[in-house]
Amino acid sequence: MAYRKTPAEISRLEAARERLIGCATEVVADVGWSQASVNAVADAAGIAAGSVYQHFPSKAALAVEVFRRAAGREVEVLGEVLGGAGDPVERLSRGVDVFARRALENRGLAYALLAAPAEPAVGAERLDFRRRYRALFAEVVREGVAAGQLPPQNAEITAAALTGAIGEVLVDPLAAADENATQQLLADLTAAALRCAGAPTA
Amino acid sequence: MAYRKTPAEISRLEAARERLIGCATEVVADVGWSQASVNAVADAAGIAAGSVYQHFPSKAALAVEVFRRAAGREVEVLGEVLGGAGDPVERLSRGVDVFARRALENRGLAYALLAAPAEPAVGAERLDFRRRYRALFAEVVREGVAAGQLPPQNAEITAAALTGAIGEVLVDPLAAADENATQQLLADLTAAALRCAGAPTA
DNA sequence: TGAAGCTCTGAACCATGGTTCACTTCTTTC
DNA sequence: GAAAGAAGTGAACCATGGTTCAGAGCTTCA
Repeated sequence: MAYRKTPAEISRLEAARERLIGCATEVVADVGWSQASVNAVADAAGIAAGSVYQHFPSKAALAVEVFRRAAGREVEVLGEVLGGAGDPVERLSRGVDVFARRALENRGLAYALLAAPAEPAVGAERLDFRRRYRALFAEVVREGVAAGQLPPQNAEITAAALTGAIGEVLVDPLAAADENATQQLLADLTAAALRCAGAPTA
Repeated sequence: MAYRKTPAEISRLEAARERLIGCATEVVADVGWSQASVNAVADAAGIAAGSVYQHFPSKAALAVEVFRRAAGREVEVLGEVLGGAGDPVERLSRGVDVFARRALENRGLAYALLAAPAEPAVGAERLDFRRRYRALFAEVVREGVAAGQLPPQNAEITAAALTGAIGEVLVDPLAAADENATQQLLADLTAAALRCAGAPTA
């Protein structure tokens, strides 16, 4: 044996893989899944198309990884806010705000995660993550009901309405560009969400 | 001139075109846009693939026509209910019920219209129709606010939440198969919708 | 430095599925 | 019935874009 991967070499490969995922994420956020060809992604990462296949067995596998990383971050952040400090209604309010704010800050990515046309493998992953978003919202709604802050209700449906509303706001260039309009939009959205869960209006 | 289309021939062609659209709609409802190849659709209609191009210049044009017909029917029905008799809150309640009920009755088609992966031309059409659904809901919410039945709110966002909630319920096999569960689901969904718009709970 | 084995390249390859077209079949008119 | 012309056929064509692979260039180790 005249060659063995040295630790440095291993971490270099690992870094290349991470870089590829990062660049692919940017491309997807920019132009959507359908336009993110292997060549486009490889170009963005500064490698040849063939080299992609050293890190992933197929384009679909790369796409799924990109999706999981990005969606995983959102689930994590949302989970921390919804499961954090404060009473259930406060947490719900902050959760909606954080979810929507992050989405508006990176619309391209949010659109890719929530709604953009994608290959079946990504579609399946998306269903799974939407279920997770819903489960997180549903849990805090249930806590609110248990604490007597919210009226009895089907928490799953309320949760669906919340993700649905946020999704709709993003799909379409509904939110204006300037800061004031964005603030207003977030306030209106949060108000609708609280009403939807049955929280007394402020 | 030894040949001229006779009226009977013209209506036969028209009928063939309608039949093609109908069969294509069924195929799409059954297997989704991505699996609805020209061959599959032509087979379903009992004609050759090439014959499709006598009625439509491209597959995309056929797909758009299929979408418009089906989505147009839904918009029309929803519009009639929301713009019909009764006070705004009653109409909103019935509108949500009708929209969701029709969707649950033909899930495949509803999924195709609201969420299934589709080619860009259909995606653009979908955005347009989602805007129409929202506009219809928003109008009745505005009327409710004007009538003092609903609190002041951003009607567009409430409308987005309504379509979003219904969409979420459909995307996922959330609704159970039996009749009782469906009734309960519709009741819960309507309740969430009314809360979302700020109507006093029953 | 040389041998061995790996990474990287990018042009060729190939699968998929929409589209075309030479040909057949049917309809109309004389 | 025959000519003219449209509708209908389906196999061949072609564009797109994911995947492969033979060779070039590196890295490791003796």
